[in-house]
Amino acid sequence: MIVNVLVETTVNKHNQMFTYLVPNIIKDKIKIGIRVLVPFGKRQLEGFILEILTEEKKYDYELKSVIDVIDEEPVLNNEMIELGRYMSDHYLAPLISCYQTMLPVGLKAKTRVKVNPKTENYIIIAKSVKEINDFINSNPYQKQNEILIKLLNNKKIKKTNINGSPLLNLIKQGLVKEVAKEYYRLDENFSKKESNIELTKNQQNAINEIINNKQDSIFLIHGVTGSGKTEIYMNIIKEALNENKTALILVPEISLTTQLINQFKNRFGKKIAVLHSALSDGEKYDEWRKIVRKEVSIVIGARSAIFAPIINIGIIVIDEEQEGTYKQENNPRYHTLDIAIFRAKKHNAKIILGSATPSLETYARARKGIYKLLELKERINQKPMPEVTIIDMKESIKKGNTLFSDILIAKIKEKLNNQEQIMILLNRRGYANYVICRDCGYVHKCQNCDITLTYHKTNETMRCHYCGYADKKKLECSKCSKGEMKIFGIGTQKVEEKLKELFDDIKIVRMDSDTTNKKGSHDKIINDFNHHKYDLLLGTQMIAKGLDFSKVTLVGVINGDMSLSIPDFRSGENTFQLLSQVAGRSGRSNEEGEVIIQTFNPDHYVIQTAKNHDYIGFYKREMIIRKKLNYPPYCFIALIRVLAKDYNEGLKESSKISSYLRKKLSNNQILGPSVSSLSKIKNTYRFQCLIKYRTKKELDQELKKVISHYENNSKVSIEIDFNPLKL
DNA sequence: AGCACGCCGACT
DNA sequence: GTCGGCGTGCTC
Repeated sequence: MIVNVLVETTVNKHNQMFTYLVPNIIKDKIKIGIRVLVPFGKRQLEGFILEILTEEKKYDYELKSVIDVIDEEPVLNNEMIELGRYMSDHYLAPLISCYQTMLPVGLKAKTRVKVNPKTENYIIIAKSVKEINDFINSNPYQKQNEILIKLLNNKKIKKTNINGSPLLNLIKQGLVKEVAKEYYRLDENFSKKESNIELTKNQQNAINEIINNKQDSIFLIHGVTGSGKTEIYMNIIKEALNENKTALILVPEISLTTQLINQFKNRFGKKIAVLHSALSDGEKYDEWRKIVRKEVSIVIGARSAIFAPIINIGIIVIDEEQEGTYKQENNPRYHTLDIAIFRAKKHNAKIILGSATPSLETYARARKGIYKLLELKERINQKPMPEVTIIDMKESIKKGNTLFSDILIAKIKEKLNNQEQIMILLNRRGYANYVICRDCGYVHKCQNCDITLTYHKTNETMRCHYCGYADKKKLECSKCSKGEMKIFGIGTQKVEEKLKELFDDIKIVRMDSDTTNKKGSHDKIINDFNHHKYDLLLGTQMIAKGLDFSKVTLVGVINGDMSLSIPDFRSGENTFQLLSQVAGRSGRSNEEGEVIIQTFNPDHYVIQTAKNHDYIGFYKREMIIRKKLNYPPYCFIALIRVLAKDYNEGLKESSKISSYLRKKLSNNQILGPSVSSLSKIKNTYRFQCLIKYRTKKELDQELKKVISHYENNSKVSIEIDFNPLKL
């Protein structure tokens, strides 16, 4: 018997498999999709068996033999094997990286990591009930008999609960035996409660539409915050379970969605497995085994949970569909929705996307009828959306207040006096420096791309990260020609300092990547703030999402337009989403909430539509720009990144690639090469080319050629990203 | 990743 | 001649 094995090396060319002989002793254990240990050069590696060849073939090299079989049952089922091939092909990623991404750590092909089931030893009876009873009747040892009687009543008892020497004697006599029984690391007991929640008419309509619609397979629920989307998901899932189907629920970041998980656990009891990055390797392994063993019918998890080997899927939910966490940023650079579509086709399942602020791509598709659009325009409790006030910081700066406007300061004071809580968002996305006019708020943009120019300190230039356009840094504003151009960048630390200066006894807690890098610190901050140990929560965009604090009645946004200036065509969209989300944090219970957004661009359509909670208005304005400049959703984008230790080498090769593609793909627009926005990481220079395309076929062909051309190049390596979220 | 191979300069 | 330095390519 001969097998083809995909080994764990990342450097194998063209997804090459290696062929091995199977020794007779392990022949019976060989199955497609199991892992085996094989010799590879001087090393031993793990790999997946993807092909079993029954007929003998001639090879012009001598075959080595499989050393050992690792799994009894396949870790990759047929659907996963097929999905991996699709991903490798679709994302131009190594096949092995696709399979490794799909599996939890304990089941990846990796010789170094071992994860095992947790077991506990139990004692059970080893003879018939009659034999045991006969023994008890004639046995003088009281302690032994007690154990046996207990076992007759309980079937199995934990070994640690039984006394030593009488037990050993019973084992010796063959009356009882010790067995190891697997248990799950996560095995919370959730009692199922029937819901008595009354659905609104809007909710009921959406549920009926999705359940009864036999034509569409993808639905978008566009519902304002508080419109009760979770309740809709749960009702549809209940329906699927009634038909003996299963459900897969994807959430953006599990740490922020504990609430949702608890809601599901309370509704559906123990039928749920949870998969996310905060679990230990062992916990993930156990949750995976629950799924494989068909012990659960609902899986909730972050991005990679889309690969859960659950069968007979009826519903796939992607909550907060617009979130960037659904896209993986390293190989394979997949989007969860693509995988969901692949799996939904296989299982004949429906996909539900949910969002208050859908991505433009998704909303455009829904309006075109590719997805079925369901709108929920009202909150379930009929409460109004919070009042949003826009503050023009150009005026404030003239009065000398650079960080806080008078109104924000007054409002903070008011809330402190009322014992209410405050959240301050410092919108500090991205690290790129840009140049802004202190007088009129004008920011220099590229004449070709309408993208903010990024300031490069090294040579005092402003550069476009899309097309490579460069200009000398201007000292005076080219719009109002009187203002002084200033390089911008403030941090949370500075804001904290200033707040403490302004308010004497204020208790502030800061939440940003600096204060949350320790495990559990994130939850601690949230908990402490919830218990009013602090008056004010100050943070970056991580405080904007999903949090629910009932005592917060004021949300302030410093530099509401800062992320508008990020050199990315999605900066408007991201800013709108962020402002909409953070506005939703204010006034979540009885007290009415207020939102204050400080900005240099009070009239900007992103700020204005966010103020009015007007998604459609934003969508229409943004689509005009996307169309004019030919950005998604009017085209697709592929990004080719060139990495090189040597600057000139990288520049030379990226120029070669872009001129080659320009020649071969004359129907597509090729931009660049330009320096990536993170131009040098770990002493490696980064360049990039962008391709705007409508069809992928001929593009894939050419990109495959480019990839194989650089496969053996030790000076330059390339990365390809389809539909990148960050440019 | 790790190891063999091979091409080139420096040296007893 | 021959030792060893490291760039290159291969591992069924």
